[in-house]
Amino acid sequence: MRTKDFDKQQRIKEAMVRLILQEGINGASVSKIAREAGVSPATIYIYYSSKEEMLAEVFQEYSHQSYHYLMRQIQPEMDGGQLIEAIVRGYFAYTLEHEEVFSFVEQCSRCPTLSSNVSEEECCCEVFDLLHEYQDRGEVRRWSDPNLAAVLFSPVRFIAMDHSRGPEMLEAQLEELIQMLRELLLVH
Amino acid sequence: MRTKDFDKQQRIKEAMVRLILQEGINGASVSKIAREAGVSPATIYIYYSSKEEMLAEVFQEYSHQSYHYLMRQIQPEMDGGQLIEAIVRGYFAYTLEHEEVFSFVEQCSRCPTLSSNVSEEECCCEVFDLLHEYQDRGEVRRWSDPNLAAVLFSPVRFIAMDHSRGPEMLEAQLEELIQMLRELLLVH
Amino acid sequence: MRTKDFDKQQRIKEAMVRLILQEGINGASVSKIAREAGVSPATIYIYYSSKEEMLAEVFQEYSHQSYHYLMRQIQPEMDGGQLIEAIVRGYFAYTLEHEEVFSFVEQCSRCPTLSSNVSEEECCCEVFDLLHEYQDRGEVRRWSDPNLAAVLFSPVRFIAMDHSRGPEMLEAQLEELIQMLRELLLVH
Amino acid sequence: MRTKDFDKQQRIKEAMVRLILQEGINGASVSKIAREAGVSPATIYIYYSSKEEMLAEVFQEYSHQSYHYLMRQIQPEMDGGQLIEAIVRGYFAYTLEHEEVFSFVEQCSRCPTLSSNVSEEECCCEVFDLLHEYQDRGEVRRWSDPNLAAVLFSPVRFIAMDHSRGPEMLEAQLEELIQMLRELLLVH
DNA sequence: CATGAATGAGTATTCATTCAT
DNA sequence: AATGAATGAATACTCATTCAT
Repeated sequence: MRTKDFDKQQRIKEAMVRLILQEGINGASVSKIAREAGVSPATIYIYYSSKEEMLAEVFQEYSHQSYHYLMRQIQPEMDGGQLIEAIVRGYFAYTLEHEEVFSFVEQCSRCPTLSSNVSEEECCCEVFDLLHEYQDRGEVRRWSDPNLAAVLFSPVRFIAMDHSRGPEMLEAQLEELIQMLRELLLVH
Repeated sequence: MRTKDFDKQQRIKEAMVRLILQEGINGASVSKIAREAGVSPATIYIYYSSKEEMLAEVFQEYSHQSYHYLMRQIQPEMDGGQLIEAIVRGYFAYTLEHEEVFSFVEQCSRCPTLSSNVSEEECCCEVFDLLHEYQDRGEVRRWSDPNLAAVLFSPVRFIAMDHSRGPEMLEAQLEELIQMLRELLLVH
Repeated sequence: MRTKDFDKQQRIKEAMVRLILQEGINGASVSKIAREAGVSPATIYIYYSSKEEMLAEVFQEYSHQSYHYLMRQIQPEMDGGQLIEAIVRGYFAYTLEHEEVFSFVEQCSRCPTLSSNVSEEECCCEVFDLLHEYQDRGEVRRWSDPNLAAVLFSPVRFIAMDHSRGPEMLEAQLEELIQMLRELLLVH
Repeated sequence: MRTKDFDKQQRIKEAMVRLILQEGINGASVSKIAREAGVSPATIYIYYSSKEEMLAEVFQEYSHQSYHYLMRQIQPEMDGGQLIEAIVRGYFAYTLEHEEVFSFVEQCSRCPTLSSNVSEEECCCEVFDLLHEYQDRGEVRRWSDPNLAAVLFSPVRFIAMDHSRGPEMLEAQLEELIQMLRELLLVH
C-alpha cells in the first residue's frame, strides 16, 4: 500500500491559496487547483471530502498563522511601547511575507458560508494572554479584548490591503499608527 | 419609458446583492440573479456587457453608499465628541440596515480582480472634508487622512462582521470604542 | 425569443432509448445522449430537470406505447380466438418493430428507483376494457385482471427477449402459445 | 487459508447484489461494493479482472439459483397438480426470500451487454428433466419446453415484481394462477 | 427593449482501475 | 493475498454568454 503523501496535501493547500490570491475565491476551481498542485483532481478528494470542506479546513488552519507569526516577533523584555510597535510592524510584515495566505484568509472571512465557523478571537488568544500580562503590570490600559483586537489588527489590515501607496508613504503611515496606538493603549 | 427600465436595472442590482449575501460571491450566477430579479438572463446583458463589468460597476456604486448614509447622520452644530459618536454609530447602523450591501462591498473589496479599481479614500472624501473642518477649528487632532480612515471605519466594520455577540454586548462595545476614539482623536 | 424546438426533445428521447438498447442503462450518459441527439448537454436540461427525471418521464410515456400499438391490431368483429391471436401476435410484432423502446421499458421496469412510479396495469387498461367486453359476452373466461395480464403479456415478452432462436422456430413457438392461451382463456 | 479467501469473495458478491437491489445497476460502483463488503477496491481485482467480468460471472452463477431452490421444494411422490403448485409457490417464495438476488438477476437479464451470455433454458434444465418425467408418465401435457418455461416462470416473476398489492391479494392471485396452470398443463 | 432557447466550456465530484508497499 | 493512495477519464450538471424572435 502506498502511504499518504502529506507533501502532496501541502502542495494542494499552497496551490489553492496561491490561486485565490491571483483570481479571487471565484477563480479557484478544483481542477485549476489540481493542475497548479501537479496532482489529479481525484487526489484532492483523498484529503478533503468536498471543496467546501477543503476551504473551511484550510481557512481554519491558516487563520491562526498570522498570530503565531506575530508572537515570534515579541521578546519578553519589551516594554509596552515596544510591544505595540512589535505587534503593528509584525502584523504588517506578515501581510507582506505571506501575501497569499493573508489575502486568502481575508476573502474567506468575508464569505458568509465560511466565516461563521471561524472566530477571530479564538485565533488571537495567545496575543490576548500577552496583553493581559501587560495590563496586569499596569503598562497597558484595560480596554476590553474585542476592542483591543479591533484597534490593533483591523487598521493594519486596512493599510495592508491598500496597494496604492509607495513604500516610504507606507512606512510613515505605520509610524504614525504606532504613535496613535501608543497614546491610546499605554498607561501614562 | 425611463422609469420602467431604471426599475429593472435596480431590481437586478438588488437581486445580485441579496444573492451574494446569502450564498457568497460564488453562488451568485447570472441566471440566479435573473430569476431573483424576475427578468431574463439576456436582459441583464442589455444593462451590463459582462458579469465582471456588472460586479465592478455595482461595487463602485455601492462603495460610496455607507459614507452618504453616514453624512446624513451628522448635524452642523455637533461638537467633536458628538461627531465621533455620530460617525461610529452611524456607520454601525448602516451595516445593520444595509446588511446585504455591506456584505457585498466587503466581499468585493477583498477580491483581487475587483478591488484594484475602487479606492476607499475616494469614497469617503466627503467625510474627510468634514473632518478637516473640525481639524481647522482645533477640535480634531491632525492625524493623517489614511490613518483617520483606518481607525474610524475598520474597527466598526470588524465589530459589525462578528455575529457572535448579543445586542447589549454590542452596545457596550460600541460605547467603549467611541470613548477610545474620542481620547485618540479629540484635542483636549 | 427562440421557440422551444419539440423536434429537439424528440431527438433527445430517441437518442436515449437507442443508447440504452445498445449499451444498457449504465452506458447511456447524458453527454453520450447529447452527442447522439446532436445537441449540447446543457440543452437536455432545458427539457428535463435531471437525468433521473428524464428517465422517469420517458419511461412513463413509453410504457403505454405497446398497448396503444396492440389496440390498433384489433378489429371489432373479431371473435375471442382471433382476439387472443391478435394480442399475442400484435404484442410480439411490437417488440420487433420497436426494439429499442421495448428494451428501454424492460430495463426501466426492473430498476428499483424507476419502476415504483409506473404500474403496468394502468398502462394496459384499454386492453382490460376490451377483455371485459369479451367476458361479458361470454367468450372469455372470468379470470382476474392481474392474472390475465400475467399470462397474456409476460410469456410474449419472455419469448421476445430470447434472441437465440431463428425466425421459423419463433413462429412455431408463437403458434403454440396462441393455442395454449386459447385453451386457457376461451369459454368452450 | 482457503476458507478466508472464499469468505471474502462471498462477501463481495453479496455486497454487489445488495447494492444493486438498493440503488439499481448504476448505483453499484466498485468502491461502494468494496466498502459494503469491507475490503479494499484493489482486492476485488484479485478475484475478478474487471467490473464487467464480475457482473457477468456473478450473474451467471446466480441465474441458476432460483431453479435449485425450486427443485428442493419438490418431493418425488407429488402428482402433477402438486408439482405445479410446488413450482409456482416455490418460485414465488424464492423471490421473497432472495429479493436481492432476484432483483439482480432480473436487472442483468435485461441488460444487453450482459444477457447475451446467459440463456434461461440452460439454467432450468433440471426442471425440464423433471417435467419430461411427468410428461412421460402422462400427467403433464406435451407442450414444448420454451413455452412451458414461458408460462410457468414469467407470470410468477410478473406478479413478484408488482409490489403494489397486499399479501392476502397476492395469495389469492397465486391460488388462481395455480388453477390456471393446472388446467393448461395437466392431462385431464 | 426584452425574451427564453441554446450552447461550448466549465463546474464539482466519482468512476474503474493500477501502483507501491 | 491484500491494501489504501493515486489517477485519467468520465459523470451529472451549471456557467456566462449569444441567438432568433
